[in-house]
Amino acid sequence: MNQEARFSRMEPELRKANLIEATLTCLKRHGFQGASIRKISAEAGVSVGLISHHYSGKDELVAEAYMAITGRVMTLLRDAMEQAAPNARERLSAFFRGSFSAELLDPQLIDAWLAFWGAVKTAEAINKAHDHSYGEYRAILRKVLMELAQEEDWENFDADLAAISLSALLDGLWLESGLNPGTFTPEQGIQICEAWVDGLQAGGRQRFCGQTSSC
Amino acid sequence: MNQEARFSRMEPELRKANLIEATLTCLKRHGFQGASIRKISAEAGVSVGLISHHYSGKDELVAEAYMAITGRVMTLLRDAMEQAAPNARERLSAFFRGSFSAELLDPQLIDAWLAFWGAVKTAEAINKAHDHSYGEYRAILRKVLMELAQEEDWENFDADLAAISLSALLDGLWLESGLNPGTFTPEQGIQICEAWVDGLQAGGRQRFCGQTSSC
DNA sequence: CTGCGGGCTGAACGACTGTACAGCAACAAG
DNA sequence: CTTGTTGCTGTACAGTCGTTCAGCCCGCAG
Repeated sequence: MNQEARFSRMEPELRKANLIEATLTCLKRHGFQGASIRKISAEAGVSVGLISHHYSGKDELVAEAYMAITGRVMTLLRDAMEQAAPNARERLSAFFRGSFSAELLDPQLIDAWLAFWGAVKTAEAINKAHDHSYGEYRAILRKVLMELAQEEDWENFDADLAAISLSALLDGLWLESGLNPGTFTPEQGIQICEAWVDGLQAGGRQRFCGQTSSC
Repeated sequence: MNQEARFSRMEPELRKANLIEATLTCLKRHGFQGASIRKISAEAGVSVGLISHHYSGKDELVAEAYMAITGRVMTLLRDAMEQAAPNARERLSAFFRGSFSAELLDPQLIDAWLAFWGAVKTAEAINKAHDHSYGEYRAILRKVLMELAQEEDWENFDADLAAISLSALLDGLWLESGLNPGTFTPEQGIQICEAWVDGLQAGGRQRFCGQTSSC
C-alpha cells in the first residue's frame, strides 16, 4: 500500500512564485471578488493554511501579485523601447506599440488590473504597491520625454507634468479598453498616443513650459 | 402606551431615491466591499428585506446608484459649458474647469467611482449602466469637438476618435487622482487638458483626419 | 370607526469569507 | 536506519454575505 505523497515540499521562494501565479489566474478569471483564499489555494493545488504560512494575510499576497504583474509589464515596455534605439520619438512609438500589443491588451489581464485598482483604497499593502509601480512607470515616460525635449531643443520643458499627462492618457485608454473592449482598436489607441506627441511637437508643449516663450 | 411608529411608509419613488443615496454614502465610505445590503439598509434606516422588495437584487441597486451619480456629473459639466457660451474653445475650457472642480475631485466621490469600475466586469447591470453613461459622456465631448472643428475649418476631422482620446485623458487623470491624490493639482489637471487642445489646434489634429492634408 | 392593500420587517438560511493552530509528514542530515 | 526540521495540511471558528418569506402594521378609503 505505497500511496502517493500527499504534497511536495518547495523552497519558499518557488512556492511563493507559484502562489502569485495562482493569484493572478484567479484575478483574471473573476476579478477581485473571485480571488479568495480558498480559490487561490485550489488553483495552486495547496491547502488553505499555506497562504497564511507564507504571507501575513491575503492583502500581502495580492500586493505581491500586483508588483509581479507591473514589473512584467514594465520590463516588456522597456525592452520594446530599447530595441528601437534611434531617437526619442521612435522610442515613444515603440512604447505605444508595446502598450497596445495583444499581450498587454489581453482582456483578462486588464480585468486583473481593474481588480487591483479597485482594491487600492481598501488595502494598505496594495496602495503602497501602486504608488511604487506608478512612480516607476512615470519615471520611464519622464526620461524619454526629457530626451525628446533635448533633441528638439525645448527649454524649460516640464517633463514631469508631460509624463503625468501621457500616463493618464495611456491609463485612460487602458481602462476603457478593459471596461468596454471594442470602443477602439489597438491601432486607434496607438494613433491617439501618436497624435498626443504630434500635438506636443507642433506647439502644445507651450503649456508645459515656464513663462519664457523659448520652449 | 402610545409608542412611536416603527417605520414610515414612502412612495416607492421616494424610497428608492433614499436607498440610492444611502448606497452612494456607503460606497464613498468603504468602496464596493463596504456597500453590503446590511450596511446600506442601516444607513438608510430600513430593514434588510426592503431592498429585495424594491430591487431584483443588490446589483440593480448599485447600477441605479451609478446611473444617478453619472447623471449628476454630466448635468454639472453640461451646465458649466452652457454658461460659457461664446465658442467651442471656451466651452472646452469650461468643461475642464468643471471636471477639476472641488465638487468632482472629492476623493470620496472618486472612491465610489473606482468601486463602480471594479464591479463593471462582475455585474451585468453595472456593465450596462457604464456603457450607457460612457456613451453619453463621449457624445458630449464629440459634439463640442465637432463645433471646434467647424469654427476652425478643419475638414475630415474624426471627432469620434478625438472624443475617445479626450475622455481617456480625463478618465486617466481622474483615476490617478483617486488612486493617489497629490500626484497633481487641479490646476495642473486643467493645464494638461488645455495642452491637449492646444496640441490639436497646433497640428496634432492631422492624425485624426483622413488622407487629405486639408485638415 | 373599520377594512384592507401593500410597504415594510426581521429572523432564518445556506454559502462563503479570512485567519488560527495543533499536528502530520516529506525530506535532508547524521 | 533514525532523527530533526519545517513546509504543509485541514478542521474549526467567528464572522459577513445576499436572498427569502411569512406575517406585521402604517395609513388611506369608505
